[in-house]
Amino acid sequence: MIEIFIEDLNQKFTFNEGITLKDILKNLNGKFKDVVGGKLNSEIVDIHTPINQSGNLKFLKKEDKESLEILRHSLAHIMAQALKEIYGDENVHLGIGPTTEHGFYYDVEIEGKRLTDEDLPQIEEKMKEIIKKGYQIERFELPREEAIKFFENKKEIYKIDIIKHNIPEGEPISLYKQGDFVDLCRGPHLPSTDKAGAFKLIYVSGAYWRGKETNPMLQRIYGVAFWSEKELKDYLNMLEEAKKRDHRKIGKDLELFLIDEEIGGGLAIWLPKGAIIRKEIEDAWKKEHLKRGYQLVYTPHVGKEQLWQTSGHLSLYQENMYPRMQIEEEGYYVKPMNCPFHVEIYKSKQRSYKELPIRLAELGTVYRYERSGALHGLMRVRGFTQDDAHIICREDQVEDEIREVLNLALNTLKSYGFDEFEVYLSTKPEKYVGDDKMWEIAENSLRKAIESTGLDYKIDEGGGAFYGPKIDVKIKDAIGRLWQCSTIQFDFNLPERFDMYYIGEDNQKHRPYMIHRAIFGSIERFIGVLLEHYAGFLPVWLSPVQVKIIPIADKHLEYAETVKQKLLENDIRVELDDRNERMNKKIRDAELQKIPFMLVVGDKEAETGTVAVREKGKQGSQTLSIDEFVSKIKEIISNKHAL
RNA sequence: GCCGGUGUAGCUCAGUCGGCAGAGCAGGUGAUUUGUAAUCACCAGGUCGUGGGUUCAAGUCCCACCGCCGGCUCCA
Repeated sequence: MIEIFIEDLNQKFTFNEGITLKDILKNLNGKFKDVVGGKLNSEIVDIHTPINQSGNLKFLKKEDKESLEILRHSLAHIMAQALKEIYGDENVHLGIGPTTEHGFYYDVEIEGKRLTDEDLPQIEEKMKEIIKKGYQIERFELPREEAIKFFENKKEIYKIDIIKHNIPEGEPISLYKQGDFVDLCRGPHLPSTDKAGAFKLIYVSGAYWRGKETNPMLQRIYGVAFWSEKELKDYLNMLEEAKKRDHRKIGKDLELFLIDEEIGGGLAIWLPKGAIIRKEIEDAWKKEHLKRGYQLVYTPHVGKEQLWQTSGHLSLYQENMYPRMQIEEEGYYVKPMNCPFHVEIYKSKQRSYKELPIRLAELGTVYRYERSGALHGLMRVRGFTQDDAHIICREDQVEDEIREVLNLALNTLKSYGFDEFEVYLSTKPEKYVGDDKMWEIAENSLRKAIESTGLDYKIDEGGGAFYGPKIDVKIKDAIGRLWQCSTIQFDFNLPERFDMYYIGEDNQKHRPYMIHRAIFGSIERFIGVLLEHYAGFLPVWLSPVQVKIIPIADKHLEYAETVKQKLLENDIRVELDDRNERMNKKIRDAELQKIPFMLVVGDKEAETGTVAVREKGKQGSQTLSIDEFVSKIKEIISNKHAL
C-alpha cells in the first residue's frame, strides 16, 4: 500500500501500489475533467504511469507550465505516427523524440526520402488528422527480450540501441500506443491525441545519432507547441522579433562591422562606427582593471613552436590551432590563447612572495580554427579578442582574489544592463593534474565566492577541465536568451609545465596558484550580444553617434556648426546633417540610425541660442539652451544610461 | 566538416513555360529651402556566386565547387 497526499483535495489517500492517475481520477467521479497529468513529488507523471511510491501528488492542468512537457511529448509521438503514415511504417526508423524549451523534435531516418521545409505542411496536416481522430493513448510494459524482439520486427534499430545501452537490465520497459502506432517511451503522455494543443513544425535539419559525428546522420524535425493558439502565435512573433534583433543585420544597417568572404569567414572587420563601440568598451575595461590592481600588457600574435610544446597546447589543443608556419628553420604558431605569454612575463624575473598577487591583463586577440559550419556573425568567429587576465598568487590569497574577480565580473556585466545571471561551478573531473589539496582549496574558494554574491548556482560535478575547476557566468538578454560570458578558471597545469615559482618568506621556491579569467569572454561576441539585447539601441555612452544636428534649411547651417563645435569641445560624438533634404527626412534617417539625440535648429533656435531636443523614439521636442543640453547628455553618458 | 535551404545592382527584393535583366532604397546631378519619421526630376549602377554541361537560346534546367542561412558537432 502507498500513501498519496493529493494537494488539490488537501487530503491523504491510501492506494494499492501501481495505481494510476487515471484510476484515481475515476474514483473522483470525473470531478477533475481537465487534468492532463500530475506531479508526484518532483516528477511529472501522466495518467497512465503506475504509481509505486508514496508522496505528494498535484494535478496538472493546462494552466500549469509543467503540463506542457506532456503535451510536447505526445506531439512528438503524433508527428512520428504521421511520418509513418505518410512514408510507410517500414521506411521510417525512429531515433529520439524529446521535448525542448519551446516544443519538441524527433530524430528519424526515412528510407528513400530527404525532407525539406516544403514537406512540413503535409506532415502538419497528417498530425491534425491524428489529433482529430482522438486515439486513446495507452501505456504498457514488455520484458526486455520481448521489447527487443518487438522492435527488431519493426526494424527500429535505434530503439533497440536505446534499450540495450540506455535502459539498465531489470528496469521495466514501457511503451505507448495510440492507434496502430507504438513507440518506446518513458512518457509522460496525454490521455488521448485529441487533447493536443497548438503546434507548428518549424524546420528540418540533420542531427547525428546520439550527437556523434561518426554515427549516421538522422533528420531532425523540430516543432514548437503550446496549449493555445495565442501562446503559439506569441512565440512565433518572438522569433520574428529575435530575427529583427539579429546583430548581423544591425551591424550591416548601422555600418558597425563587416564579415566578408573576400577576407575570410569568421574574420570580423570593425568599421569606424563599430570601432567606437569597441573602443568605449575597451577603455572602460582598462580603466576598471587598472583601478583594481591589474597591470596591462601586450603580447605578440605568434610564438615559437617550443613555447606551445611547453604549454601543452600542441599536444592538447592542436586541432583548434592553425597550422605551423616556418620562419628561418623555426616553427611558429598563431596563438589560440594568451596564457603562455603571460607566464613568460611572470617568469621574466625572479618573483618574491611580497610581489604577489600579480594580475596581468590584456585584450589579446587569439585565433582558433572553427569549422565553417559553426561560424555565426560575431558570436562565433575564427579570430577574437579575449578580455583576458591571469592572476598569479599565493595560497593565502586565492579566496580574496576569486571573490574580487567574481565581483568585478558581475558589476561589469550589470553596468551594461544585464541583471540576470546563471552561474555554474565545475569541479574535478576523473582525469586531472595537480594535487587534491590544491583542487580542494580552489573549489572551496570558488564556491565561497559564489555564495558571497547570494546568487543561485548550479554545480557541474566533474565538469571542470583537467587542469582546474572553474566558474562560468551566463547572462540573460532582453528576450530571455542565455549567453556565456565570464569564466574564472584555475590552472594547475601551466605553473607546473613552465616551472613557475616565487621565493617565499622561508627563502624556498614555491609554486604559485594561477587563475585564468575573462569578463566578456570575447569582445566581438559581447558586442554581438549587446546589439541583440538592445536591438541596436545602445546606451548613449556606447552610441557611435550620440547627437545628430538637423538644420531646418541651409540658412541655419552656420548656427548648426557652432552647436556642433560646442558639443565637440565637450567630447560628445556629433554629426551635422547638412544634406539638402527636408527636416522630416533627416529625422527619419537619424531614427533609422538609432541615434539617441536629434537637435533640430531653425530660426527660433538660432535667435535664442537654443536647440530643439528630440529623443530617439519619442515624438515632439524639448527646447534647451546649448549648455543645458550639454550637461544633460554628459550626465546620461557618465551614468551609462540607455534612453 | 555533416544534413537541409539559399545566392539577381551597395541594400531589400521581383523576374511567368527556357526567349532582349527589373523595382524601391542608397549613390551622382539639378530643382526646391522646408518645423519633428521619406520633396521632385533626371542619371548612373549587373560576368544573375564561380566553373562546367544540356539547348537554336540558360538568371531560369543538370553537375561540381564556393559563400551565406537554419541545425548537428564544438565553443569565447
